[in-house]
Amino acid sequence: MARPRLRTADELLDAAEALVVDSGRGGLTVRALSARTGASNGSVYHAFGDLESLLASTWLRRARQYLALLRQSVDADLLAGEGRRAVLAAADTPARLAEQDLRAARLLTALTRDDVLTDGVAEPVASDLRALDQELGEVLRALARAVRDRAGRAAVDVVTTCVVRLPAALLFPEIRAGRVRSLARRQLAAAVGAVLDTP
Amino acid sequence: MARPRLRTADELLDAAEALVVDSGRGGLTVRALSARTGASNGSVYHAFGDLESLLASTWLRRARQYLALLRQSVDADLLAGEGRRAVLAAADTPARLAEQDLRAARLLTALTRDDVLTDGVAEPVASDLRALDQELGEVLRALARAVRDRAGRAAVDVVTTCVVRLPAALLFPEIRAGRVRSLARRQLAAAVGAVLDTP
DNA sequence: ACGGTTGTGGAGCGTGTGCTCCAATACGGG
DNA sequence: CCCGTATTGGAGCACACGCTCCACAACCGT
Repeated sequence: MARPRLRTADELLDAAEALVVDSGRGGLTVRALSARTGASNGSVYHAFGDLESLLASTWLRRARQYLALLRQSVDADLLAGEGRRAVLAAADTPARLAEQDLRAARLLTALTRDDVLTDGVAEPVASDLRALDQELGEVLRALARAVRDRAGRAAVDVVTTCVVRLPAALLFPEIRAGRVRSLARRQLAAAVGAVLDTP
Repeated sequence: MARPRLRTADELLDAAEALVVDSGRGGLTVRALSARTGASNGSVYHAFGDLESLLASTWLRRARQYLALLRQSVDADLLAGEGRRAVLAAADTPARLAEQDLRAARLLTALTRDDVLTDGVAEPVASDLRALDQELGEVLRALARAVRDRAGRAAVDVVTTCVVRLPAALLFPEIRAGRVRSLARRQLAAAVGAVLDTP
Protein backbone atom coordinates (compact mmCIF):
# COMPACT_ATOMS: atom_id res chain seq x y z
CA MET A 1 0.00 0.00 0.00
CA ALA A 2 2.78 2.43 0.68
CA ARG A 3 6.47 2.79 1.20
CA PRO A 4 7.52 1.65 4.67
CA ARG A 5 9.42 3.95 7.00
CA LEU A 6 13.16 3.56 7.26
CA ARG A 7 13.06 4.89 10.81
CA THR A 8 10.20 4.69 13.25
CA ALA A 9 8.91 7.83 14.92
CA ASP A 10 10.32 6.58 18.21
CA GLU A 11 13.80 6.31 16.74
CA LEU A 12 13.60 9.96 15.70
CA LEU A 13 12.27 10.89 19.13
CA ASP A 14 15.14 9.02 20.77
CA ALA A 15 17.64 11.00 18.75
CA ALA A 16 15.84 14.28 19.44
CA GLU A 17 15.84 13.42 23.12
CA ALA A 18 19.58 12.78 23.11
CA LEU A 19 20.19 16.13 21.46
CA VAL A 20 18.04 17.96 23.99
CA VAL A 21 19.63 16.19 26.95
CA ASP A 22 23.12 16.96 25.67
CA SER A 23 22.66 20.57 24.59
CA GLY A 24 19.29 21.79 25.77
CA ARG A 25 16.43 23.06 23.68
CA GLY A 26 18.84 24.87 21.37
CA GLY A 27 20.62 21.63 20.54
CA LEU A 28 17.60 20.31 18.69
CA THR A 29 17.84 21.39 15.06
CA VAL A 30 16.68 19.61 11.96
CA ARG A 31 20.23 19.46 10.69
CA ALA A 32 21.56 17.98 13.93
CA LEU A 33 18.78 15.41 13.91
CA SER A 34 19.55 14.51 10.29
CA ALA A 35 23.23 14.15 11.08
CA ARG A 36 22.54 11.89 14.05
CA THR A 37 19.92 9.62 12.48
CA GLY A 38 20.75 9.73 8.79
CA ALA A 39 17.17 10.75 8.10
CA SER A 40 16.75 13.49 5.54
CA ASN A 41 15.24 16.87 6.06
CA GLY A 42 12.14 15.78 4.13
CA SER A 43 11.56 12.72 6.31
CA VAL A 44 11.61 14.73 9.49
CA TYR A 45 9.09 17.24 8.22
CA HIS A 46 6.93 14.51 6.72
CA ALA A 47 6.79 12.75 10.07
CA PHE A 48 6.33 15.71 12.40
CA GLY A 49 5.47 18.68 10.23
CA ASP A 50 7.15 21.14 12.50
CA LEU A 51 10.16 21.47 14.79
CA GLU A 52 8.08 22.72 17.70
CA SER A 53 5.74 19.76 17.28
CA LEU A 54 8.70 17.42 17.26
CA LEU A 55 9.98 18.95 20.46
CA ALA A 56 6.52 18.74 21.98
CA SER A 57 6.24 15.09 21.00
CA THR A 58 9.59 14.37 22.55
CA TRP A 59 8.49 15.95 25.80
CA LEU A 60 5.00 14.42 25.65
CA ARG A 61 6.27 10.86 25.46
CA ARG A 62 8.24 11.30 28.67
CA ALA A 63 5.68 13.45 30.44
CA ARG A 64 3.15 10.67 29.98
CA GLN A 65 5.57 8.25 31.60
CA TYR A 66 5.96 10.63 34.51
CA LEU A 67 2.24 11.19 34.89
CA ALA A 68 1.52 7.47 34.89
CA LEU A 69 4.09 6.90 37.60
CA LEU A 70 2.77 9.87 39.54
CA ARG A 71 -0.75 8.47 39.51
CA GLN A 72 0.46 5.04 40.52
CA SER A 73 2.48 6.54 43.38
CA VAL A 74 -0.39 8.58 44.67
CA ASP A 75 -3.59 6.63 44.13
CA ALA A 76 -3.40 4.28 47.09
CA ASP A 77 -2.60 6.97 49.65
CA LEU A 78 -5.23 9.23 48.16
CA LEU A 79 -7.94 6.59 48.48
CA ALA A 80 -6.81 5.84 52.03
CA GLY A 81 -7.16 9.52 52.89
CA GLU A 82 -3.45 9.76 53.63
CA GLY A 83 -2.94 13.17 52.04
CA ARG A 84 0.44 13.86 53.52
CA ARG A 85 1.86 10.52 52.44
CA ALA A 86 0.42 11.11 48.97
CA VAL A 87 2.20 14.44 48.61
CA LEU A 88 5.46 12.91 49.80
CA ALA A 89 5.12 10.11 47.26
CA ALA A 90 4.29 12.59 44.53
CA ALA A 91 7.37 14.65 45.33
CA ASP A 92 9.54 11.56 45.15
CA THR A 93 8.20 10.51 41.74
CA PRO A 94 11.06 12.01 39.68
CA ALA A 95 13.50 9.94 41.73
CA ARG A 96 11.50 6.79 41.06
CA LEU A 97 11.30 7.63 37.37
CA ALA A 98 15.07 8.07 37.29
CA GLU A 99 15.50 4.63 38.83
CA GLN A 100 13.41 2.86 36.24
CA ASP A 101 14.23 5.02 33.19
CA LEU A 102 17.06 7.51 33.56
CA ARG A 103 16.71 8.79 30.01
CA ALA A 104 13.09 9.71 30.59
CA ALA A 105 13.92 11.55 33.78
CA ARG A 106 16.82 13.34 32.14
CA LEU A 107 14.69 14.67 29.31
CA LEU A 108 12.20 16.11 31.75
CA THR A 109 14.97 17.93 33.59
CA ALA A 110 16.25 19.43 30.34
CA LEU A 111 13.10 21.33 29.34
CA THR A 112 10.96 23.98 30.97
CA ARG A 113 7.22 24.11 30.50
CA ASP A 114 7.83 27.28 28.49
CA ASP A 115 10.09 25.43 26.08
CA VAL A 116 7.25 23.12 25.15
CA LEU A 117 4.02 24.99 25.71
CA THR A 118 4.58 27.56 22.96
CA ASP A 119 1.75 28.50 20.63
CA GLY A 120 3.81 27.34 17.68
CA VAL A 121 2.98 23.66 18.12
CA ALA A 122 0.52 22.32 15.53
CA GLU A 123 -2.82 20.76 16.20
CA PRO A 124 -2.52 17.00 16.45
CA VAL A 125 0.04 17.35 19.21
CA ALA A 126 -1.22 20.56 20.74
CA SER A 127 -4.44 19.02 22.05
CA ASP A 128 -2.51 16.09 23.56
CA LEU A 129 -0.39 18.68 25.28
CA ARG A 130 -3.35 20.51 26.73
CA ALA A 131 -4.95 17.25 27.81
CA LEU A 132 -1.87 16.12 29.69
CA ASP A 133 -1.42 19.51 31.28
CA GLN A 134 -4.97 19.37 32.53
CA GLU A 135 -4.58 15.82 33.87
CA LEU A 136 -1.57 16.96 35.83
CA GLY A 137 -3.57 19.87 37.18
CA GLU A 138 -6.25 17.46 38.33
CA VAL A 139 -3.73 15.39 40.26
CA LEU A 140 -2.43 18.52 41.94
CA ARG A 141 -5.94 19.61 42.88
CA ALA A 142 -6.72 16.17 44.26
CA LEU A 143 -3.60 16.34 46.40
CA ALA A 144 -4.53 19.84 47.54
CA ARG A 145 -7.93 18.60 48.61
CA ALA A 146 -6.34 15.74 50.49
CA VAL A 147 -4.09 18.00 52.58
CA ARG A 148 -6.52 20.86 52.90
CA ASP A 149 -5.81 23.33 55.68
CA ARG A 150 -5.58 26.41 53.55
CA ALA A 151 -8.38 26.92 51.00
CA GLY A 152 -8.60 27.06 47.22
CA ARG A 153 -5.70 28.32 45.09
CA ALA A 154 -3.38 28.66 48.03
CA ALA A 155 -3.53 24.94 48.78
CA VAL A 156 -2.84 24.11 45.13
CA ASP A 157 0.11 26.49 45.21
CA VAL A 158 1.55 24.83 48.30
CA VAL A 159 1.17 21.40 46.73
CA THR A 160 2.76 22.66 43.51
CA THR A 161 5.72 23.82 45.53
CA CYS A 162 6.02 20.39 47.12
CA VAL A 163 5.49 18.32 43.99
CA VAL A 164 7.09 20.48 41.30
CA ARG A 165 9.41 23.16 42.62
CA LEU A 166 11.13 21.30 45.45
CA PRO A 167 11.83 18.18 43.39
CA ALA A 168 13.19 20.40 40.62
CA ALA A 169 15.55 22.00 43.09
CA LEU A 170 16.70 18.89 44.96
CA LEU A 171 16.33 16.02 42.50
CA PHE A 172 17.01 17.47 39.04
CA PRO A 173 20.70 18.17 39.64
CA GLU A 174 21.11 14.60 40.83
CA ILE A 175 19.25 13.22 37.83
CA ARG A 176 21.45 15.22 35.49
CA ALA A 177 24.50 13.90 37.30
CA GLY A 178 23.22 10.38 36.66
CA ARG A 179 22.44 9.15 40.15
CA VAL A 180 19.98 10.21 42.83
CA ARG A 181 21.60 9.81 46.23
CA SER A 182 19.37 8.79 49.07
CA LEU A 183 20.48 11.90 50.97
CA ALA A 184 18.76 14.07 48.38
CA ARG A 185 15.55 12.06 48.70
CA ARG A 186 15.62 12.40 52.47
CA GLN A 187 16.28 16.13 52.20
CA LEU A 188 13.35 16.40 49.82
CA ALA A 189 11.02 14.53 52.15
CA ALA A 190 12.08 16.74 55.04
CA ALA A 191 11.61 19.91 53.01
CA VAL A 192 8.19 18.81 51.81
CA GLY A 193 7.13 18.08 55.34
CA ALA A 194 8.38 21.47 56.49
CA VAL A 195 6.56 23.31 53.70
CA LEU A 196 3.33 21.44 54.40
CA ASP A 197 3.58 22.46 58.05
CA THR A 198 4.30 26.13 57.36
CA PRO A 199 1.40 28.22 58.66
CA MET B 1 41.03 64.42 23.77
CA ALA B 2 38.39 62.27 22.19
CA ARG B 3 34.80 62.11 21.20
CA PRO B 4 32.55 61.64 24.24
CA ARG B 5 30.14 58.72 24.55
CA LEU B 6 26.53 59.28 23.67
CA ARG B 7 25.50 56.52 26.06
CA THR B 8 27.25 55.28 29.15
CA ALA B 9 28.09 51.62 29.55
CA ASP B 10 25.49 51.40 32.31
CA GLU B 11 22.76 52.65 30.01
CA LEU B 12 23.58 49.86 27.58
CA LEU B 13 23.66 47.36 30.43
CA ASP B 14 20.25 48.56 31.60
CA ALA B 15 18.80 47.96 28.16
CA ALA B 16 20.49 44.57 27.88
CA GLU B 17 19.09 43.66 31.27
CA ALA B 18 15.57 44.61 30.23
CA LEU B 19 15.85 42.45 27.13
CA VAL B 20 17.09 39.46 29.13
CA VAL B 21 14.39 39.86 31.79
CA ASP B 22 11.67 40.11 29.16
CA SER B 23 12.76 37.35 26.80
CA GLY B 24 15.55 35.39 28.41
CA ARG B 25 19.07 34.93 27.16
CA GLY B 26 17.81 34.60 23.57
CA GLY B 27 16.20 38.02 23.72
CA LEU B 28 19.56 39.72 23.89
CA THR B 29 20.77 40.41 20.36
CA VAL B 30 22.85 43.27 19.07
CA ARG B 31 20.02 44.38 16.84
CA ALA B 32 17.47 44.34 19.65
CA LEU B 33 19.84 46.35 21.79
CA SER B 34 20.39 48.85 18.99
CA ALA B 35 16.66 49.21 18.48
CA ARG B 36 16.04 49.78 22.18
CA THR B 37 18.86 52.25 22.87
CA GLY B 38 19.45 53.87 19.49
CA ALA B 39 23.09 52.91 19.75
CA SER B 40 24.60 51.60 16.57
CA ASN B 41 26.09 48.21 15.98
CA GLY B 42 29.57 49.73 15.99
CA SER B 43 29.09 51.41 19.36
CA VAL B 44 28.06 48.21 21.03
CA TYR B 45 31.01 46.27 19.75
CA HIS B 46 33.37 49.12 20.51
CA ALA B 47 32.15 49.23 24.11
CA PHE B 48 31.98 45.49 24.85
CA GLY B 49 33.78 43.76 22.02
CA ASP B 50 31.60 40.70 22.21
CA LEU B 51 28.02 39.67 22.84
CA GLU B 52 28.98 37.07 25.39
CA SER B 53 31.06 39.63 27.23
CA LEU B 54 28.15 42.04 27.21
CA LEU B 55 25.92 39.37 28.68
CA ALA B 56 28.56 38.51 31.25
CA SER B 57 28.91 42.18 32.21
CA THR B 58 25.16 42.45 32.61
CA TRP B 59 25.14 39.49 34.93
CA LEU B 60 28.30 40.53 36.74
CA ARG B 61 26.92 43.92 37.77
CA ARG B 62 23.95 42.30 39.48
CA ALA B 63 25.86 39.34 40.86
CA ARG B 64 28.15 41.76 42.66
CA GLN B 65 25.12 43.42 44.21
CA TYR B 66 23.90 40.03 45.36
CA LEU B 67 27.26 39.01 46.75
CA ALA B 68 27.62 42.26 48.70
CA LEU B 69 24.20 41.78 50.25
CA LEU B 70 24.97 38.15 50.96
CA ARG B 71 28.14 39.07 52.84
CA GLN B 72 26.36 41.77 54.78
CA SER B 73 23.57 39.35 55.70
CA VAL B 74 25.93 36.69 56.86
CA ASP B 75 28.93 38.36 58.46
CA ALA B 76 27.48 39.15 61.87
CA ASP B 77 26.04 35.68 62.45
CA LEU B 78 29.21 34.09 61.17
CA LEU B 79 31.38 36.03 63.59
CA ALA B 80 28.99 35.20 66.41
CA GLY B 81 29.31 31.51 65.58
CA GLU B 82 25.63 31.31 64.75
CA GLY B 83 26.03 29.05 61.71
CA ARG B 84 22.41 28.09 61.41
CA ARG B 85 21.20 31.68 61.53
CA ALA B 86 23.83 32.61 58.94
CA VAL B 87 22.61 29.97 56.50
CA LEU B 88 19.02 31.08 57.00
CA ALA B 89 20.00 34.67 56.31
CA ALA B 90 21.98 33.63 53.26
CA ALA B 91 19.02 31.73 51.88
CA ASP B 92 16.79 34.75 52.35
CA THR B 93 19.17 37.09 50.53
CA PRO B 94 17.40 36.96 47.15
CA ALA B 95 14.21 38.09 48.86
CA ARG B 96 16.04 41.02 50.47
CA LEU B 97 17.63 41.90 47.16
CA ALA B 98 14.19 41.91 45.53
CA GLU B 99 12.95 44.30 48.20
CA GLN B 100 15.66 46.85 47.62
CA ASP B 101 16.19 46.39 43.88
CA LEU B 102 13.66 44.29 42.03
CA ARG B 103 15.36 44.72 38.67
CA ALA B 104 18.60 43.30 40.05
CA ALA B 105 16.83 40.30 41.51
CA ARG B 106 14.89 39.74 38.31
CA LEU B 107 18.01 39.63 36.17
CA LEU B 108 19.55 37.01 38.40
CA THR B 109 16.46 34.82 38.07
CA ALA B 110 16.56 35.11 34.28
CA LEU B 111 19.97 33.55 33.75
CA THR B 112 21.60 30.28 34.63
CA ARG B 113 25.25 30.00 35.53
CA ASP B 114 25.67 28.13 32.24
CA ASP B 115 24.28 31.09 30.30
CA VAL B 116 27.08 33.28 31.59
CA LEU B 117 30.02 31.02 32.36
CA THR B 118 30.68 30.02 28.74
CA ASP B 119 34.23 29.96 27.42
CA GLY B 120 33.30 32.54 24.79
CA VAL B 121 33.64 35.52 27.12
CA ALA B 122 36.73 37.61 26.50
CA GLU B 123 39.50 38.34 28.92
CA PRO B 124 38.85 41.62 30.72
CA VAL B 125 35.48 40.34 31.90
CA ALA B 126 36.34 36.67 32.17
CA SER B 127 38.73 37.14 35.07
CA ASP B 128 36.19 39.26 36.95
CA LEU B 129 33.78 36.41 36.43
CA ARG B 130 36.16 33.84 37.85
CA ALA B 131 37.00 36.10 40.77
CA LEU B 132 33.38 36.55 41.72
CA ASP B 133 32.65 32.88 41.33
CA GLN B 134 35.47 32.11 43.70
CA GLU B 135 34.35 34.69 46.25
CA LEU B 136 30.94 33.10 46.27
CA GLY B 137 32.55 29.73 46.76
CA GLU B 138 34.42 31.08 49.76
CA VAL B 139 31.23 32.31 51.37
CA LEU B 140 29.67 28.90 50.85
CA ARG B 141 32.68 27.19 52.39
CA ALA B 142 32.62 29.55 55.35
CA LEU B 143 28.96 28.72 55.91
CA ALA B 144 29.70 25.03 55.58
CA ARG B 145 32.39 25.31 58.25
CA ALA B 146 29.98 27.14 60.51
CA VAL B 147 27.33 24.42 60.38
CA ARG B 148 29.72 21.49 60.22
CA ASP B 149 28.29 18.14 61.14
CA ARG B 150 29.10 16.38 57.92
CA ALA B 151 32.64 16.80 56.60
CA GLY B 152 34.24 18.35 53.55
CA ARG B 153 32.46 18.46 50.20
CA ALA B 154 29.24 17.08 51.60
CA ALA B 155 28.78 20.04 53.94
CA VAL B 156 29.38 22.48 51.10
CA ASP B 157 26.82 20.60 49.03
CA VAL B 158 24.23 20.82 51.81
CA VAL B 159 24.86 24.53 52.20
CA THR B 160 24.64 25.03 48.43
CA THR B 161 21.27 23.34 48.50
CA CYS B 162 20.12 25.70 51.24
CA VAL B 163 21.56 28.90 49.80
CA VAL B 164 21.22 28.35 46.06
CA ARG B 165 18.83 25.59 45.10
CA LEU B 166 16.06 26.10 47.62
CA PRO B 167 15.87 29.87 47.11
CA ALA B 168 15.79 29.30 43.36
CA ALA B 169 12.86 26.97 43.79
CA LEU B 170 10.84 28.98 46.31
CA LEU B 171 11.83 32.61 45.73
CA PHE B 172 12.56 32.95 42.02
CA PRO B 173 8.97 32.41 40.86
CA GLU B 174 7.87 35.08 43.31
CA ILE B 175 10.54 37.48 42.16
CA ARG B 176 9.52 36.97 38.55
CA ALA B 177 5.93 37.62 39.53
CA GLY B 178 7.04 40.90 41.05
CA ARG B 179 6.40 40.34 44.73
CA VAL B 180 7.79 37.95 47.32
CA ARG B 181 5.04 36.92 49.70
CA SER B 182 5.99 36.32 53.27
CA LEU B 183 4.54 32.81 53.00
CA ALA B 184 7.27 31.92 50.54
CA ARG B 185 9.95 33.23 52.85
CA ARG B 186 8.58 31.25 55.76
CA GLN B 187 8.39 28.13 53.62
CA LEU B 188 11.99 28.69 52.61
CA ALA B 189 13.14 29.09 56.19
CA ALA B 190 11.30 25.92 57.15
CA ALA B 191 12.74 23.98 54.24
CA VAL B 192 16.27 25.18 54.98
CA GLY B 193 15.90 24.13 58.58
CA ALA B 194 14.64 20.73 57.53
CA VAL B 195 17.49 20.19 55.10
CA LEU B 196 20.08 21.22 57.68
CA ASP B 197 18.61 18.69 60.11
CA THR B 198 18.52 15.82 57.63
CA PRO B 199 20.95 13.12 58.78
C1' DA C 1 2.77 -6.25 -13.76
C1' DC C 2 1.11 -2.22 -12.70
C1' DG C 3 -0.80 1.87 -10.22
C1' DG C 4 -1.87 4.25 -6.07
C1' DT C 5 -0.03 5.66 -1.84
C1' DT C 6 3.36 6.88 1.33
C1' DG C 7 7.91 7.90 2.66
C1' DT C 8 12.63 9.80 1.15
C1' DG C 9 16.40 12.83 -0.48
C1' DG C 10 18.18 17.11 -1.26
C1' DA C 11 18.38 21.63 -3.45
C1' DG C 12 17.35 25.98 -2.20
C1' DC C 13 14.73 30.23 -0.30
C1' DG C 14 14.16 33.72 3.17
C1' DT C 15 15.46 35.36 7.55
C1' DG C 16 18.06 36.49 11.63
C1' DT C 17 22.34 36.19 13.79
C1' DG C 18 27.25 37.65 15.40
C1' DC C 19 30.69 40.15 13.79
C1' DT C 20 34.07 42.99 10.69
C1' DC C 21 35.35 46.94 8.55
C1' DC C 22 35.91 51.62 7.58
C1' DA C 23 34.49 56.30 6.61
C1' DA C 24 32.55 60.02 9.15
C1' DT C 25 32.23 62.64 13.47
C1' DA C 26 33.06 65.36 17.68
C1' DC C 27 35.83 66.63 21.18
C1' DG C 28 40.21 68.70 23.67
C1' DG C 29 45.08 69.87 23.91
C1' DG C 30 48.91 72.10 21.34
C1' DC D 1 42.95 76.59 14.47
C1' DC D 2 43.76 72.09 13.58
C1' DC D 3 45.17 67.46 14.57
C1' DG D 4 45.16 63.12 17.22
C1' DT D 5 41.95 60.22 19.40
C1' DA D 6 37.96 57.97 20.89
C1' DT D 7 33.39 57.12 19.41
C1' DT D 8 29.72 56.45 16.07
C1' DG D 9 26.95 54.78 12.04
C1' DG D 10 25.95 51.53 8.88
C1' DA D 11 26.89 48.53 4.92
C1' DG D 12 27.85 44.04 4.38
C1' DC D 13 29.87 39.13 5.04
C1' DA D 14 29.46 34.35 6.41
C1' DC D 15 26.73 31.24 8.55
C1' DA D 16 22.94 28.55 10.71
C1' DC D 17 18.39 28.12 11.04
C1' DG D 18 13.30 26.59 9.86
C1' DC D 19 10.91 25.38 6.22
C1' DT D 20 9.11 24.49 1.19
C1' DC D 21 9.08 22.02 -2.77
C1' DC D 22 9.24 18.30 -5.82
C1' DA D 23 11.27 14.47 -8.28
C1' DC D 24 11.99 9.87 -6.97
C1' DA D 25 11.81 5.26 -4.57
C1' DA D 26 9.58 1.39 -2.32
C1' DC D 27 5.82 -1.15 -1.02
C1' DC D 28 0.94 -3.60 -1.46
C1' DG D 29 -3.50 -4.74 -3.33
C1' DT D 30 -5.41 -5.83 -7.42
